[in-house]
Amino acid sequence: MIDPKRLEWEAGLFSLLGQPTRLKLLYLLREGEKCVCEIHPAMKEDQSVISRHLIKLREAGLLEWRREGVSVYYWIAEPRVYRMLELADDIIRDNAQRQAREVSGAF
Amino acid sequence: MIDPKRLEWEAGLFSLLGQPTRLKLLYLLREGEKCVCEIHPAMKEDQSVISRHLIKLREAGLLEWRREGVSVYYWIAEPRVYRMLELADDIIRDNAQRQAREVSGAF
DNA sequence: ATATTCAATGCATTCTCATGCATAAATACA
DNA sequence: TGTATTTATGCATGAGAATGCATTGAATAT
Repeated sequence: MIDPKRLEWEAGLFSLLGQPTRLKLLYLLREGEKCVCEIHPAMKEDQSVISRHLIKLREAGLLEWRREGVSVYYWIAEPRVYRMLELADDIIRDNAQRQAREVSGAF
Repeated sequence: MIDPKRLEWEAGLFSLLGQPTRLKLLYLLREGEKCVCEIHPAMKEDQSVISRHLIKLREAGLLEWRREGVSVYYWIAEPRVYRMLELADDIIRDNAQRQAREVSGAF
């Protein structure tokens, strides 16, 4: 059988991506390095919330960070996450199409 | 900005994969179509739990199903999930290596 | 019709996680 | 040293999800 630890790790990574706010952060950082002071105004959530999500992402190795004065800059450390996002989009899109076809009866 | 609905859908798919029991189900079904009566004994969770997870996966379009007598058979409807699992594994593995290197100081 | 088998659902419980407010910590500047 | 700015943390709250038990529902066979 599959190693339970592997299942846990995989699930951990997917759970990390299973959160709209974190996904939005990843999309934001796709544009390049940004400090929290830039990220925060671009989102509706509290600053503390943003901070926590960023920390989670960096602890998972998806982000890298750097302190510059009082500011903290984050950037993408693992570009392959975007391939996962694209794959997810593909699956979601095709699924929607298939369901639309089924509903219309023209399957 | 990114469409919030898209974020929700993506997060929904990732959340679905962010659960060890569901991942295990996907790995099991990689071997081919199986009925719940085969799946259930292969796992430690209650039958009701298995049933619920399978239903979630099929409602998301990842599984297909068929009833044969009293038995219900499930199989993979979206093989691209395995691409996602492999990608996740790659990321996790490389991350572990990198962290090991950092800890050992030989970065 | 009854009994049997397999899968799904109702319900209560537990647990995790996200969130926001207030506060602390870190850094720079006057 | 004190003050201002930016980011992180402590804490309480609430929402959602997973789980197990008991029961119902669906299909078949006797």
